[in-house]
Amino acid sequence: MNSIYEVRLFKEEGFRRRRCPSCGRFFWSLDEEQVYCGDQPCVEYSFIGNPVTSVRYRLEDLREAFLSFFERNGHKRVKRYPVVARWREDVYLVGASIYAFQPWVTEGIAPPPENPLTISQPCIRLTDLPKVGRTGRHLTSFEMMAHHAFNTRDEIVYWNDETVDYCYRFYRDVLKIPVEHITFIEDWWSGGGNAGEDFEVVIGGAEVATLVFMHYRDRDGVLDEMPVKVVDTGYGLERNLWICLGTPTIYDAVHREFINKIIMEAGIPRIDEDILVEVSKASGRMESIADLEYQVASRVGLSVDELRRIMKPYNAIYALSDHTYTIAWMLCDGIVPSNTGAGYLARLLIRRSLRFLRELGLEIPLSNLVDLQISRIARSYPEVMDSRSSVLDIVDVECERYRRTISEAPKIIERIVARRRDKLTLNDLVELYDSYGIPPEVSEEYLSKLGIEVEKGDFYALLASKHSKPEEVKVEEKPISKLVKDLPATRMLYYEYPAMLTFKARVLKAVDRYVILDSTCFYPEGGGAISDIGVMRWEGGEARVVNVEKIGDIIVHTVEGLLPPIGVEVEGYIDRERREQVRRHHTATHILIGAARRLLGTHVWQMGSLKSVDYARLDISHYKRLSLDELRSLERMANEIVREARRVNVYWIPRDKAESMYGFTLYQGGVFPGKILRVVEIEGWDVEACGGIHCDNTSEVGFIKIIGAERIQDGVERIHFAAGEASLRYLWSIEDTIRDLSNMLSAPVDKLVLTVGNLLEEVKSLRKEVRRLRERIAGSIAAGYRSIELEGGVRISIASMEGDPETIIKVCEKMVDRDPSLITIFFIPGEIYRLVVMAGDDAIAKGFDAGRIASMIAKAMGGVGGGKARLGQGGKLNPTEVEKLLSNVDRVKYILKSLGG
RNA sequence: GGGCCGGUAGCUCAGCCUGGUAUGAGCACCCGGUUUGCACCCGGGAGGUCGCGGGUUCAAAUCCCGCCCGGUCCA
Repeated sequence: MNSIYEVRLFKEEGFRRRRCPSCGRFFWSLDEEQVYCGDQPCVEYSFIGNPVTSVRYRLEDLREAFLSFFERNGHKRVKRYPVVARWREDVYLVGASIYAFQPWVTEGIAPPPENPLTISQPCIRLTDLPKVGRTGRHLTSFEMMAHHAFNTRDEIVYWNDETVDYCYRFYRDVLKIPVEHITFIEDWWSGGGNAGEDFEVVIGGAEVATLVFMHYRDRDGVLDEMPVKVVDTGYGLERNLWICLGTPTIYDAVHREFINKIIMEAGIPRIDEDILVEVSKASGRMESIADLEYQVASRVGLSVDELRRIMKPYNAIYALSDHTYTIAWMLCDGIVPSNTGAGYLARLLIRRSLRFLRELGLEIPLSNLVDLQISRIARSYPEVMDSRSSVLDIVDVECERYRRTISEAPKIIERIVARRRDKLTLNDLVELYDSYGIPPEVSEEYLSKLGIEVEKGDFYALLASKHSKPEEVKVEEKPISKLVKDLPATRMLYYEYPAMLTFKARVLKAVDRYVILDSTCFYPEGGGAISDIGVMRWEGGEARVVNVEKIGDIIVHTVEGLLPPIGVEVEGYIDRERREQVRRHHTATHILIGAARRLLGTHVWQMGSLKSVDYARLDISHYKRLSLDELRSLERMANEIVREARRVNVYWIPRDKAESMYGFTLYQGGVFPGKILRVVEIEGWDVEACGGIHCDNTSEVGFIKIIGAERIQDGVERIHFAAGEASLRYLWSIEDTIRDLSNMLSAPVDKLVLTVGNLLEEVKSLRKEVRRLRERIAGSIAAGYRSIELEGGVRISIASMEGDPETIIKVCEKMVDRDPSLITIFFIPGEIYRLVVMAGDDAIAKGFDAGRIASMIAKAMGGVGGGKARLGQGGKLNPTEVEKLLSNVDRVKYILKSLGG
């Protein structure tokens, strides 16, 4: 057997392979006595209070020790990537160092930035959120230190032997860990569509590293070999620090200063460390929090309730130390809180943190705590200071928003209580949370004040069951992508010769409406810009190019008209005006982003954009609505840049150089693949990795007119604008509207507002006048009608009456108010012959019901009707039937008698 | 991206389920009374495109569909 697991090191050093009697996995170690694999849950943590090494690092030093060790061993250090995975559709946050290289590098599409490389990548995982702060070991954010090697067919860097070797030497030589404490467990790793063998490296009962040999694509369990074989390692920085320090919990190791500060502020009594130790030890082996509490309580000799009471403030402090750290990372890397997407995750953490603060009875603004964490992060990553002030503002805005939501709580709870009377169901509690954002603790607290009972039960289980949903439908692959199989990359003339508008090329493939050439100057749709259009001509034929798209490296033209024969030479003509407009809009977009980041803050990121011919739009992340003033300031700044005629430079430079020069704001429009970036720089204003076609100089953009802004989702503002010719046309259309208005009102433009104001006033007073007249008319009509005495002390008044139902109802009202024993029956001729019946109070008291009368009469007249006791209405009556009835009032008497008293 | 809740007078809301005059309620506002004055209190008054657009119906604030705006939960 020659498996990946049998590495050189094991043979050389004399490692022995055994099988863990608990979990059944095979493991390698030098410790002759070792029985179990050494991982949880098979064994307990042994390093707590008993660190495996005498080396005492700070977080920053441990990271540096790791990175420099790998640098000394032939790796290039790569800067961290943002925690927001802007370059991926499938995830919001970076959860592992390898995320930075998926999918392009791992799929062999783009080369890695360095090879082999070492990195310490901040990662965020919210999967264990409820456990954070309570188990002693769960975090929402951590740094994954790693060394990666990408092996292709052409270049083998290193594989399993070297990987295990490096790991072993790092722990032995750098962290000075006795070699018999290091265990390698054979395991299988699968995730994110890839899979492979791996070693879990275990020291002191804790998993400190994972060494994955990723070489399969995993499609629903079917494995095929990948083009690139990746060494994917992960060493949790915090976890490794913890085993070096041996503190009771991981939070004590990572956030000691923060925790001490909170304990002082809140005046929390010091806890017996043994309890914390037991919690951490047991947490590795317990699945549920309830089991954990039970286990720990019995070990330290407390009841579960007592344990909970003692632990509660500590749980809150630990969770706060973790959450504020993650919030700082998320916001500094440009996440804006929102009701959707990654922004929601930030909001979730902020709201949880506020609840913990409340629980601790602390009055400190959350932004102060986040500020502490930003300073902490800035020790290693000074770039976060750039966004500090806007991040703190965002946190304050978010807290204020939550405060408002919570202050609504009593009102909303009372409304629900009114429906339910004395007892609220669990469902009501879920509704309060789900629809109004009021957490169950807040509801319960308020309800107990009102003395109202709440049904007991598992709140979170019910909540979860409400949100389980059917599987998503997968999007099918475009048929067009089959076309490009086995074709060479298209030569992109528009990059080589930016000014070129006509070109010659050879047809490689022509199927259906699609044409693929060996080279093209047609710019494909992408980066929010619409594609070029134009014409293709060849010997004996011509076609219109209506769309152009890029599939991988190949550019596909969609044509209308004839299809060129394969192999023929075609001449392409690009629609100049369209190209010019899109180009202006593209450069204008960059100008505006630069303006927005300066005016609003560095949390502003491009969230999407569209550059069309007649208009363009730019979506930016921002936590407040844009005011008119702000839009005008943006407009002014943008047009200043246009007037300054700044140069727009386009060049290709290596990724690492670009990143170190300009930072990650390069990736406004998503991460640009490849080792060499195409960078578009507006001198002194904005630099972005961008594949688009731009003006050479900002003056070419022409006038930039902001048309308006809308909130497309919480935290994202969409700015509509136009540049060049399009802005002129936009202004014309506004002018036209104003002129039309002016003509309609025959008022000069400068008097329009006044005129319309007057008109509205007039409408209002006319409306009032109509109402008054209606009253008057109703009054005088009412006075003129006679009534007929009926048996049983009621009278009726019956007639046909022209008018609108509303006036006639008024008439009826006057009449029955004057004579409460009256019933009025009026027929209204018209397109739909209507009927209004009203009964006075005495008539109602005697058992007459206007609704039933209306219904009966309407039915007798071939129509329909109904209503309530006082007022009945109907319609669709037959006019000749009504005539007959009016001339034979005895019939009405008869009908009424059948209904009356 | 999906689920849920809401949009009615200047403000807070009732009415919607079960279609039939918005005599809508309270606060605020205006006038008058009461009072040394203020608050309270009493009487009167003004104030509404029922978010927008379709549909169903004799009839829509109310039912149905679509959209807009706000809130909220989940991925």
